[in-house]
Amino acid sequence: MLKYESVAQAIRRLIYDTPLQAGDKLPSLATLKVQFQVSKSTLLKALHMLEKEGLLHQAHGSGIYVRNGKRPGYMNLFTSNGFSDDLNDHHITSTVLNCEKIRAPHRVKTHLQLQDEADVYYVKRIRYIDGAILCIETSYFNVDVVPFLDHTLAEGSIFDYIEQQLKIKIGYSDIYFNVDTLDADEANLLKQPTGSPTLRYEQQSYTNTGIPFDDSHIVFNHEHAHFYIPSVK
Amino acid sequence: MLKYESVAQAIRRLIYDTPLQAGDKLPSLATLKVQFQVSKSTLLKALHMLEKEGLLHQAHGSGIYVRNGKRPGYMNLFTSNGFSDDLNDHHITSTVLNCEKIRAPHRVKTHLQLQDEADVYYVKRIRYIDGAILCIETSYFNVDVVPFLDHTLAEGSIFDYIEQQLKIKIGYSDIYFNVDTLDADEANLLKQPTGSPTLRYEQQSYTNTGIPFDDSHIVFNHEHAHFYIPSVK
DNA sequence: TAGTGGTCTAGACCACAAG
DNA sequence: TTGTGGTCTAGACCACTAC
Repeated sequence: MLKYESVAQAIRRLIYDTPLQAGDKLPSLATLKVQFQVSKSTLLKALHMLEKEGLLHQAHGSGIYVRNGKRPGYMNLFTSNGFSDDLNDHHITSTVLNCEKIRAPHRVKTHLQLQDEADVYYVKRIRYIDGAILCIETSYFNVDVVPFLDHTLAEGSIFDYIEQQLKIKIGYSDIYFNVDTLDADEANLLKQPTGSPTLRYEQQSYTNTGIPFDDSHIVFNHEHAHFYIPSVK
Repeated sequence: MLKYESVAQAIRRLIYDTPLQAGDKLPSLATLKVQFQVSKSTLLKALHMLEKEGLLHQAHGSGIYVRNGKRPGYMNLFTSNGFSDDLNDHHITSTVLNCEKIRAPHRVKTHLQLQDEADVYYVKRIRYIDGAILCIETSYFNVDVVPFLDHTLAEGSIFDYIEQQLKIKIGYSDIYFNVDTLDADEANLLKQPTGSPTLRYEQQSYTNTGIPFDDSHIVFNHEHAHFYIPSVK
């Protein structure tokens, strides 16, 4: 674990264990620097991480303050990558509908930058949040990066498997989303009326060397598609 | 202008003017360091800014690579704060329906942390993207931070006015959004059928000293609510 | 004016990717 | 092994807030 990560974790604990409320002031940089025995840059890197998470705010000339937490029931779009939420305030489970190796469809070939006649893993799942239907997820994985995947693995977190078992380093993602209505098949799976509003969410993920390895399309049950984004100017 | 900002701008120009395509490699850190005559930390800060914008990716041990731009027609949720898009690839205009000082409604008092009987500026606008109806925006501003606002100012960018004229430094925002359907009034204003799907977007903005000054609620025409988020692991 | 966070530097050393 | 980006340091100096 890197030094700035452990410092960040220590500050998280400081906030949660004290506990500090929104608006409360943290010790100054100079104090924290002595307390954690690190350089100013390392401390600032840790604080900026926490700032991006929405946990605190550094006010130039004034101090470091605890920020409002998100409202309950909303998912932090950044810390909940693949829905493994930061504070584990939700329980995510999956039912795997499909998991097979197929010839890549045209659109997937484009998104994953594949040659003609390339194979991909195709996974379709229904995901539940605290037992309620959250979304339908359709994913395609580049077999050059993810050489093996099966029904059992797909029941858990595929991203955890890719990172921890396959030792693939995830670099970055392109996320696109828009609002639409459910078609009959989607409505049936989500147990919603056809034509219900929905959030369509697309994500292409790349390894840290820039190879696209995942093309996913998620259709949300709008009752549970509540998102929070902590934005820093 | 800070050094790391001007370096970031110079690298943007380098990419757009050369022009460099997705996947193209930039010069190494050592080269850029000499080229711009800055320290490694300053250079890294500039590169991390560009990484957050989705313009490039730094691959540890390999190099710095240009990233795919977003698809046309999508708004970058981060660089398009208040819809003043980075590349000005869209033209945003507004029709002001209301702009008046009123007693703060209960919910607004909570969000803006106001005392009883506090006044706020209430602004309701229809916003257009390239002439097409984009959204209905309802905003409330803390009069302690924004002491004056009128119809003419509300026709332009209120955030630009707050930052540039009032010299208020914006610190951070809490953003919440979910999917829903339009009620009759909203549908009428957006010229959509009642019950059409929509994105409801809420934003509370704070000054850099932590004072909440804006509580906004935006209802999007779903035909134009297409968003892009460049995500960095 | 005192105290706070922000910028910037030069340089040592570490971790990773690619040949 | 070479070259790349990432971490970490100590310290000078700047910019802002609050008294």
